[in-house]
Amino acid sequence: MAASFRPVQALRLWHDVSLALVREEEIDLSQRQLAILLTIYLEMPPHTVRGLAKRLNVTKPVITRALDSMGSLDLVSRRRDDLDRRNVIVQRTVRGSLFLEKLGDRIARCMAEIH
Amino acid sequence: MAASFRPVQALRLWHDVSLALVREEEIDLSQRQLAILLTIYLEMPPHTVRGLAKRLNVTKPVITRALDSMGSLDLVSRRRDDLDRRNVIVQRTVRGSLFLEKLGDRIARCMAEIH
DNA sequence: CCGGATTAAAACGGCTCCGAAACAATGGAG
DNA sequence: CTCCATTGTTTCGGAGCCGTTTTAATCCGG
Repeated sequence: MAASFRPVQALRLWHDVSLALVREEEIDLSQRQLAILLTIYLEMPPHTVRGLAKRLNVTKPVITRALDSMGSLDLVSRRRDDLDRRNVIVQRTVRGSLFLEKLGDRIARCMAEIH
Repeated sequence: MAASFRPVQALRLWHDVSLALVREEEIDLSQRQLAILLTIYLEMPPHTVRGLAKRLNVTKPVITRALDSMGSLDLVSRRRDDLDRRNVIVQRTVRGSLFLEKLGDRIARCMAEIH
């Protein structure tokens, strides 16, 4: 049962995954960047700079810069909203999907090993 | 069953916890710092700078600086090894234990909510 | 059309982290 | 004692991220 995951096992999971990310991952994202990326891929679109800033409780330039760096890594892409050209719509990419797919597999694998 | 945690749910878990950490946590650790802290508290002591550097596949100054910053937050402490005074032994603190206890509870809570 | 509101980006100064290399302290073999 | 290996720290130059403020583009009510 998932309920049998107790706090110390949850910590062990976080440790194992974090260690793997630090040790092996070629793409090195900050906590905020990863949180932004996960929000883009898991929550309901559309995603705007302002919306993400509010969701993460950070300032808008934080989002803009994170999109800059993750965009140059081809993990996300931007386009102007045609209905309101002030808005920027953040979109997923193939590489971003693959990256998160690999991350999900890794977390799931660590969970299985703990039990 | 833990096996019922599929990759997409594992990602959702990482998202929920990361979002909570970014939004609410007063102590803002980098990925590497958190990985070091978890290693100190979950793996078998004693922990040295050299050992942590090897475990995390980073250079020694990274460990030294992380111990500096986390030490000033009272999350870890250092003392010289009396048997070999070249070594530094990294030790746990009360505040570090409480911090990780809270983190473990939060992760476990997110896991319960997903299922 | 105009002026205020809204949105994202750019500019700015400050802070932190990075790896490589130099450094200081200690241990240990001979 | 002497020399070299080992351990952790410090220094150095560079890169990235931070929040605030300013700028630029766009929308919309009157």
